[in-house]
Amino acid sequence: MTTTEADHQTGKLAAELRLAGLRVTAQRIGVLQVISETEDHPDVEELYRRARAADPKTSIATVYRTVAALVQAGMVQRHVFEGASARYERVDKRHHDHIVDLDTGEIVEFQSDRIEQLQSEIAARMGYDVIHHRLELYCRRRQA
Amino acid sequence: MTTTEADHQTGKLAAELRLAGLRVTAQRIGVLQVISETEDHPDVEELYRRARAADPKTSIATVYRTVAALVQAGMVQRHVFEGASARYERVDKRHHDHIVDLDTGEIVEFQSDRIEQLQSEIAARMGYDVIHHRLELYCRRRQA
DNA sequence: AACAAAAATGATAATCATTCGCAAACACAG
DNA sequence: CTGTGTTTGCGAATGATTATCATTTTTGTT
Repeated sequence: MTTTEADHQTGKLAAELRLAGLRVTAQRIGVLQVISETEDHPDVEELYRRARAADPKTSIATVYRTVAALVQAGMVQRHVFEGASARYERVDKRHHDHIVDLDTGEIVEFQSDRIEQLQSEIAARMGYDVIHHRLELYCRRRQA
Repeated sequence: MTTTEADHQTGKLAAELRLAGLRVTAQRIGVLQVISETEDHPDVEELYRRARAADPKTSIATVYRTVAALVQAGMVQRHVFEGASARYERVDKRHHDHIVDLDTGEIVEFQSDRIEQLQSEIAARMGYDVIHHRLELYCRRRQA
């Protein structure tokens, strides 16, 4: 019996969970796998749908609990854009902020060291350290 | 019978409402007055408490409907900071963003033309126009 | 491999902020 | 002053999220 690709992937995720001090369960692997593989920013309902495809006995309550645990562990980020439910994404890539397309709901990532730096400077000037921030640009496609 | 200060204030607010195409009601004047006078960023519960002090027959549903109407009319801005209910403020002053003190919950305003400009540039580079944005710095007081 | 303690799960009830539905009260153009 | 379209107050409904609790799993330990 050889180790499959999927097993490998699962093993990695399990190791990550353990490293974060979380117990390894089929549901957590499932949810983490879905979040890790996706390119978009799914909400709980969507995660539930996808996780359930792999393991139909996953409950929505557990998806809620799992994302909360993953956020706590710093493996996942939670975003709440205007007038929508919370969305989640893995935090393996470099830090970035978001553009929300007001017409399509599409979410585009961008990153600006210059803005980050200005934020810190401004906060410092007012006697604060920035712990984290939220920057969202609500946009429409530019007309030609 | 002379025109009192309060009447004057009320008259101004009434005129503003009319100008925005909204009917003038005692409740709307009340809520708008509370939002106009305050220095902080009250949520609906707080607005309800204060508006009710002046006019005890104001209901919370009406406060919700009124802030919605005022936002619609562009007279009031709505902010939803992390893990809190929506807060409101008048939009008479210059545009600004917010620092949220993670320890005290206090909200401090700041403003940076430079950041605004960078935001537009970035969006433009990706083919977008910024309609509005949200920038919040979650901070702690800087230790000496 | 079997065990016990601690933690996670599923199903469902509860919570919280906010919105709705509707009959009664009100605003305002004529 | 009157009619018509709005707004209000009340309470019920909603939607997302969290809590409860009995049952099942995980995992460190024999």
